[in-house]
Amino acid sequence: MRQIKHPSIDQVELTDIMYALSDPTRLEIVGRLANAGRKMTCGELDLNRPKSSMSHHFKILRAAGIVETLIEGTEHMNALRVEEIEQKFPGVLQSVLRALNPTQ
Amino acid sequence: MRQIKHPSIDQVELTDIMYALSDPTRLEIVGRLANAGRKMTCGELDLNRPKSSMSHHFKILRAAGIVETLIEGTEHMNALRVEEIEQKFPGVLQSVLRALNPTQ
DNA sequence: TCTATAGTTCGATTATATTCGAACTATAGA
DNA sequence: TCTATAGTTCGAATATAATCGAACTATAGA
Repeated sequence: MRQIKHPSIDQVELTDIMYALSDPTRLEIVGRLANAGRKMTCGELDLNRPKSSMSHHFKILRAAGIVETLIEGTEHMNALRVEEIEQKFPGVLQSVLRALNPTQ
Repeated sequence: MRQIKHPSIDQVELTDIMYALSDPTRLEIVGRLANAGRKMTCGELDLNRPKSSMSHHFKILRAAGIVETLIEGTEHMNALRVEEIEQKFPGVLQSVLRALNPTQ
C-alpha cells in the first residue's frame, strides 16, 4: 500500500504555512478537520468542487506540512499535523484555528 | 497634511492577513518593524528593491490591516497594528512574530 | 519659487495560482 | 477478472500577483 510523501517538519517554512492558510477553501478544510478532531477522507471534506480542484488544495496543504494523508484502501485519510507545527511554530496554527471558531 | 486610508479592524479578514504574511519580503518588513518597536519610514525598511516594489508591499500590508502609515512631512511612518489585530485574532500576529525571532 | 526628498501610481512584463474536465492509478469487493 | 470507488495527474484556460522603470504628488527647506 503505497503512501504519499510528506515534508519533514524542519523542511516546512513559515511562508508556506501562511500561504496555504491564505485561501478560503483550504482554511475551511483545515477548520473542518480541526473541528472533527479525527482523520477525514477527501470525500468527506468535499466542498462541492471538482475532485481535481480539491486534490490541488490538499496538495498545497500537504506541501506546507499542515496536512498528513494516509492511504487506507481506496480512501485517503487526512489529519492535521498540529503537534509538529505547534512544536516548530508555537501558537501559529492554534491561533488560526481559534480565529476560525470564535465560539470556543 | 493628507493621510492614507486604512481598513477598520472589523473589515480585516483572516485570509488577508495570512496572504500578506506569506511573502518573505513582507514578512521581513513586519519582523523589522516589530523588532524596532517604533514607527519606521519606508526608506528605513528598504530591502534594496525599487521604491515601486516596496510601495506595492506596503500597500498589501496596509490593506491586510497589519501596517498603519502616518504621513509626517515627506516621510511615511509605518507601525504595526498589533493591539488591534491581537484583539480580533488573538495570537495570530504575535505567534508569527515569535516564529520570526526564535531567539526571544 | 525652486529644488530635493519620500513615496505613490501607472503600465507593461513576467511569473505563479486557480480552476476544472479528461485520462489515469490503485484498491476493494463481487 | 471485472467493476466501482477514491483520489491523483495532466493540460489548457483564466485570473491574480510580483517586479520595476518612468512619471507623478506632496512636503520641507533654501
